[in-house]
Amino acid sequence: MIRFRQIEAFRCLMSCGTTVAAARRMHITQPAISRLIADLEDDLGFRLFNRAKGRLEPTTAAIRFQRAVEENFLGLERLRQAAETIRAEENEGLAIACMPVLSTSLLPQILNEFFKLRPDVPVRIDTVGNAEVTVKLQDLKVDVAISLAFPAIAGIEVEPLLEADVLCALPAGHPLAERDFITPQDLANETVIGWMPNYPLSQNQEQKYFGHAGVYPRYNIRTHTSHTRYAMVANGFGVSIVEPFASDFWETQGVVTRPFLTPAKHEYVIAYPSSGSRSAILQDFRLATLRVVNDPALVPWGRALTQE
Amino acid sequence: MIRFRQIEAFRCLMSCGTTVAAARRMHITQPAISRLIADLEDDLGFRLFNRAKGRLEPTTAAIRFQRAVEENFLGLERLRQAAETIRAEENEGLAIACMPVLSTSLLPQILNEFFKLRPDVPVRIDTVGNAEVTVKLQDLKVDVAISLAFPAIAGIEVEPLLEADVLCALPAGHPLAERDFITPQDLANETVIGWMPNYPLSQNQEQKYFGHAGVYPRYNIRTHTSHTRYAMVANGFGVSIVEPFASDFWETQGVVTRPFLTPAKHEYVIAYPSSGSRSAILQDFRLATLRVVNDPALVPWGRALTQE
DNA sequence: GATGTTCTATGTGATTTTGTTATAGGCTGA
DNA sequence: TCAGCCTATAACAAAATCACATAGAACATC
Repeated sequence: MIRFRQIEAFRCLMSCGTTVAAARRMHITQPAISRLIADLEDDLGFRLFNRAKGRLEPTTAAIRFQRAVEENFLGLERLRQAAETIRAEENEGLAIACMPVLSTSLLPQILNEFFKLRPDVPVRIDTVGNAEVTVKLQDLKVDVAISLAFPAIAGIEVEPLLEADVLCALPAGHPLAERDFITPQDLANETVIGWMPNYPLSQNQEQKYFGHAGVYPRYNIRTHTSHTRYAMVANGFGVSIVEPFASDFWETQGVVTRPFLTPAKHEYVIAYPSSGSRSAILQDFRLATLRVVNDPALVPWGRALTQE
Repeated sequence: MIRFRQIEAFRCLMSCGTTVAAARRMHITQPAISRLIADLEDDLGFRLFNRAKGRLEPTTAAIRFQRAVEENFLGLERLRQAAETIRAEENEGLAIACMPVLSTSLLPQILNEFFKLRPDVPVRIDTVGNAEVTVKLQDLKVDVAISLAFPAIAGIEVEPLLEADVLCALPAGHPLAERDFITPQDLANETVIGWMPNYPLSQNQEQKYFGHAGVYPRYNIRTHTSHTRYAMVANGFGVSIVEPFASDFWETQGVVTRPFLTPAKHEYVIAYPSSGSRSAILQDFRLATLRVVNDPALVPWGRALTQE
């Protein structure tokens, strides 16, 4: 029966050339190599090396066999390294991926609820952009994510959470701030803080908000993070379309928000890696999230899409 | 130190689900699996399975680790199979790849010479088309090949052997058989046995023989094997352009050959896999080949391109 | 609630693998 | 001829691997 140790010795011998060198590299003695190779030849049923002039010379069979080996093995060393990263990243408790806006607004409320159920569970929060959220989930680097909805992706399970109002953010004192609501036409001559074009996993936002109305405002700054967009408005660079999560906070910084009339939706979801069964901790986190989302006192500007 | 056996057990356990099933598949007992996994967890430094309700449930770390494993290993079983084919194909002696025409003409002469040097070496002849010759060499399935010249290919070493006359093959009794030589223009109104279009490693033969003269004969049958072309001519399906190796043989079958005036060449080579040093047997085969090629009595219709 | 089934974990001892040291012999170049 | 390479084998030690025996936990069924 062919054994792994023989393959290791063979690989090493083929690349080193001599048993002595191979032994040195594998940190064992030369006779060990010698016998492993002899055993391998017995098991394979053909010669791997011609013993010529006291040296080992690979046969053509050895070269062909080596190809098969290299196609099938990359060695334990790589696995050791992979284990290293996994161990380094592993932690007790719950790892949550979350978009920047939510991590300063919705997430604290959820955690508040969560800690009532699990006071002692340590939590890690990975604040990343919308596109990276799915990567974190697929790579199993987080246990759960709260995020803007994204297209279906293999390996990720999604549960709708809530639909949030679409708001127009204006600098305090802006003429439009007098209105009760804003329409796309109102912004036809305004400078708008825009979105990154061709951003993965999200459609063209500008198209989404203004395309249907035939309005094409002027864009000066483009960004995909909601907080940045609020900040640009606060500094008077223009107006923008935002979600409502951070509106309270930015109101104190001189940003006024008004409902924006558009068929576009802001839908948010809770997502899990579909592998691995859900732990009890994770169930509790989900519970906490649903409670927050369904509590009108906590989330007055959204409609929950799911019940406890 | 992480060991291969642990990885095998881990792979099996992940796909089987229980230690009992994994043990059955690996033809060992359940405690052996149990211990291998426990050891692996120790070595890795993190848990791979949660012991819940008397069952093993993979952790997310296990799933991540499994990905690393599957990327790096495909198992010893595949190697065993690869060894199987290598052993089956392996033989003592010399393996030669050769095109069909040569295997009935030039090769017997070479072997005649070769056996004077090595009477006891068993020889295998792999008669394959021009395109397959290079594959056989690259896969180390043969030690040497005699073939029509082909473009340079990595892993193959080529040595020019000889340049053969280009002949026109005619059915006996054909009007053109009266001539001493044939020109492309002579064939303008003839039906010609043609070549496979777009055949790998060889240019368009029809273009090569007739293109420069602006002659476009009619083609009815197309084939890449010289013998087949001779046979079609012998049966009166048309005329063709051939190499001279088999002309003597087909003369007895009613095929007349005449020199064909064209700048095109028929160049033949001897080729070896560039890996692996050349054995003494192979050196003798090369010697025999050169002797044949350089002997005007044996090869009257070609010019040798190399000396002993 | 007793019972049988199915699963995992551990202790013990036999077997196999893997490794070391010691030793011998071949080739090569100074 | 001799030192410096190399490979191969024998004898023994250490470690890995395995089977067997056994025990405990979960769960379904009667």
